[in-house]
Amino acid sequence: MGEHKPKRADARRNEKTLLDAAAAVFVASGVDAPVRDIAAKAGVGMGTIYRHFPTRADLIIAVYRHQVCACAEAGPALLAANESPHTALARWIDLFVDFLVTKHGLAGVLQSDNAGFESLHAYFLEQLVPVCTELLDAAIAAGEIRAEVRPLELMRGVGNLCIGADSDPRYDARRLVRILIAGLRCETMDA
Amino acid sequence: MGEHKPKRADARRNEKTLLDAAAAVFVASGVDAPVRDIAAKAGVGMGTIYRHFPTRADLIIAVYRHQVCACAEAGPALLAANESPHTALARWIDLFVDFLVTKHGLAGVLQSDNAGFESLHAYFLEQLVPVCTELLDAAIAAGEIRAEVRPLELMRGVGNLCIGADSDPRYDARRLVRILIAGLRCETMDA
DNA sequence: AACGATACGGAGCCGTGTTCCGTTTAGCAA
DNA sequence: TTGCTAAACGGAACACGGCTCCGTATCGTT
Repeated sequence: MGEHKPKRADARRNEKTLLDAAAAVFVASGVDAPVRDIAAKAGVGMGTIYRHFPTRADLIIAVYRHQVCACAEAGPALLAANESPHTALARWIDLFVDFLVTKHGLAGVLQSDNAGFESLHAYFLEQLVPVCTELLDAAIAAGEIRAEVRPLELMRGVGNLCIGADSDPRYDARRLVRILIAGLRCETMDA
Repeated sequence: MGEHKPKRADARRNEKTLLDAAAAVFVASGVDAPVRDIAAKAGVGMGTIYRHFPTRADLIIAVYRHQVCACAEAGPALLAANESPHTALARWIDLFVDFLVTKHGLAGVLQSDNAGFESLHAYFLEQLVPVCTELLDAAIAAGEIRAEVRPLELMRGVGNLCIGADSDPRYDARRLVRILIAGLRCETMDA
């Protein structure tokens, strides 16, 4: 799992600079901000940004790697700290939703069909689906929820519900996600 | 509610031609297809398409107007035909979901934040939210669901869940929507 | 037939993603 | 220190899609 650091010092410095600039621009203008803006903010040329991060997805991944990782690690912790696996699942999903809705436009770019972002989609999924699976399985084993949904589907569904959650105060993604999770419980559903 | 038909015969003919071409291209390449492609398919110039449909949203609305209208009209019918308002709601949502997932990329473009498509978003909402409100209110009155969600939110949530439902066989939007609707029922939810 | 109003076509502009290559520079060795 | 080379840089240039603008063609009327 070595970090493939570039050899030259200036390259390493630029990578850090770019990461910081990207983070700042993402906050200010959303993850869809023009690549040129990020390069400008970092004070580097177009070539440099593409050399370090061949696709926008790579850049986004690099910027949010730590937070995604933290979210993944919170899963087992929540499972251990809560009586009910269903509650743990709900809390974990809350974490994920909070992460998404506070990153302007990130949820919208997570869609797999969005050309050029397959790797971003894939990264999120491979980081979080295993955790989700664990929580889901625990809740199923505890008899709290129906075994109907697959983890992948749940993650995508939650991600989708978060799209546009910023930029429209009338749309409360958290509430809908809560309802979706509630819908997983055993008693419900008939027709 | 008169149809503002253009005066000249060729203009009227072109409008029809464009509508047909757009419908064909939307099926073949999705609603995101380049405007040039649609113009080419119709055998007209760029100017013509923009004169008739100033924004892409206008074109999409025109193409799907009838189906959206049919969906809106199905609401009251379902309410009359079903014992349980909750069932009627579920069936109506099914109709809406079927519509969305069969239109390559349409759901993705419905997001309000998507620049230039506010009017499309607004059109769908103004057509369907009243119907949704009626169904929701009936189900609430029947004591079948919690009054927690607003119609607008439900519509947007369902729309969001449909994003990317085509283009990925592992993601079944219908199932998630069913679960979301199940989550509306009274018994569920606690923490 | 002639003429004005209406509509048409598509070249061209702009903004953005992405590539390519001439120039600069870090790091090392003499 | 100086010189050299590979690594890294910068930004001009290209691709592509949305959208506009205006000279030209067409309709319909007199």
